[in-house]
Amino acid sequence: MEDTKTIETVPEKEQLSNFIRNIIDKDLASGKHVKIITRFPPEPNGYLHIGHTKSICLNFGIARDYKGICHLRFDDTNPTAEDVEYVDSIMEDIHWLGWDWGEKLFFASDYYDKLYEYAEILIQEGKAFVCDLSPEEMNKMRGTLKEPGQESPWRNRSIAENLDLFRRMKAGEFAEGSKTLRAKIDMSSGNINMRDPVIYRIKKAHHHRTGDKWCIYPMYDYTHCISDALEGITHSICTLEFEDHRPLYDWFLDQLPVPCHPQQIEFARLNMTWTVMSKRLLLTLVKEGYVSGWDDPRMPTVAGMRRRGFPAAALRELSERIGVAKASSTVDFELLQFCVREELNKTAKRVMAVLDPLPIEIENYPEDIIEYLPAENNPEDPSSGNREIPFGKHLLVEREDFAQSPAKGWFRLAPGAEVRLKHAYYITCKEVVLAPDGSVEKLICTYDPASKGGWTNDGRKVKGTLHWINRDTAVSIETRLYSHLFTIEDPMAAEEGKTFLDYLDSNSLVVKQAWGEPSLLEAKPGESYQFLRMAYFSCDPDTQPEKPVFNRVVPLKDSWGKKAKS
RNA sequence: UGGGCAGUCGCCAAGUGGUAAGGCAGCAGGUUUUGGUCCUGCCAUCCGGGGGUUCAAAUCCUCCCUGCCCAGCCA
Repeated sequence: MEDTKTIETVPEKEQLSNFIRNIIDKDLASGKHVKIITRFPPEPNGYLHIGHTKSICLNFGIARDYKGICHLRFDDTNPTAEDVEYVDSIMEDIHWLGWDWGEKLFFASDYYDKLYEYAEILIQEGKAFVCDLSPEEMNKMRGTLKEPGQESPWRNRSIAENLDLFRRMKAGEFAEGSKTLRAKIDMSSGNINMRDPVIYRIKKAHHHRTGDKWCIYPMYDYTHCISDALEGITHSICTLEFEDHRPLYDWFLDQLPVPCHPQQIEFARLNMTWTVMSKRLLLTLVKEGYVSGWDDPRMPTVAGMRRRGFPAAALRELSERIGVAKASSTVDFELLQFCVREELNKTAKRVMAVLDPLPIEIENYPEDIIEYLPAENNPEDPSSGNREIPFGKHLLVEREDFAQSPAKGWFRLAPGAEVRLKHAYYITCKEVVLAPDGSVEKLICTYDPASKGGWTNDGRKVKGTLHWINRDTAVSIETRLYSHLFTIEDPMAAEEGKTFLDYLDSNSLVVKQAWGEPSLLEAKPGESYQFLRMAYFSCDPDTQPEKPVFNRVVPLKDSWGKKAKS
């Protein structure tokens, strides 16, 4: 990774105001801070999903806009859930999204020694104790949401005994679950997090970075605030469910001789219609084979969306458009689609492909001639240039572009109707050839030689413009048609006896053979196309050049089709 | 009377005492060799509800209602 790739790779944009930026503006104005340092702190226990992009763009975006720094820190304090596969994928995904942490890559596990020292300080000051309660006993004594808890019988051990016991915990003398180190706070607090929380537990597990050096591991609440302080984070931005943890975050930092005291700020996490965002449920999909992997194009993971063809710029754009606030909300999936279309409209090459072919014979066109007609690659981008597409006597058009008895307002092909073939000629349907079963087998048409390029000067009004493919030069391609991610509206509100798996869209993936113009053989993996009048497609990263595979990214907006459906 | 947080258009969201931004969706037109794009217009007399303070409130006070989060030796 060349280090010229900095967070400046993401262009600056005018930022909408939000309450976090307001706080930072005040801190800068008051002189509380001169340089803003944020951090994105994932636990490496799964792949990043669309929900994480909000946090990533928020933290890295703030660093960019305030000329600050955003650290990447892996919150790897639970070795039993974590894996290097995940740290690698997370780094790759963040880079793909266009952000870079430069030299500022950290792991909570880098702080294990320091964290341990601080724990001994807590013990020495009588603010932490070794507790022999079993998990069940501790749970019982914690009290309930409405009733206070009871103090552990081990709460008043001497400092010397606590220190001795804690050192022996570290040395591996005790079994998992037999002892914990707990902060001595307040068992009657209304905030359950303050009821003598566990700060170290015994886990005789191999850690993906520290190996077998440790058999005691610090808990999140204890680790996170200290890690932030050690790194000089100014604003520790996290999601709403940690609001209750803020008093504990502040408590640890107040007790310990840490270099600074970052401010924790909470915001509402991203929820999206049609989308499962729970790591646990996504892991189930992968583990039980409902999808091909974390990067299956139906997955709401960053890797899945990349594979499907969503541009990184679109995900960034979404993150900006949804805003940042404290009210829990669910963003409409339509907004993501809009961001994708908006980006692809500017960048995707226009190309012709027919997904469900209906043969056409141009009766007045010579059998043995193929002519090449110029076509623009993208009308939104003149610099994208032109290409030439072959035209001949035998063509294929989209079956749904022909209607034997057209409805009112139909201006595509119908018996006797004249339409324009994009970039080519006007044609008129002269005859409909039916198969024995009554279905349409092919159409016999005539073309108007004077309309070459799709235009005449005689003022003729031809409103319908169809995409088409020359039969004999058609390239066979494969398309994967995906529906909206893959779930029903609210998989979490499943009925009694059903799991979210019962709500998966079983038609979420349809693979179809299709025919395209020859230029599609030159498609590069990851490159996006607009298959004219159909949808945006992206050349799959795993595709073979001889047989390109295209993932449908999002459908084009089609108001006529919508009306027709309803 | 456990604790914490939140309620502004169908979905997001700005607004921090001076008379309701913007986007998505939707609707109506126009342009168009994609029923795409683009352009124009419409879309909250009202800010969860009731009281109150004020010349003036979505913004302040007060009571009420609704929703979300918390009882892992997960993060």
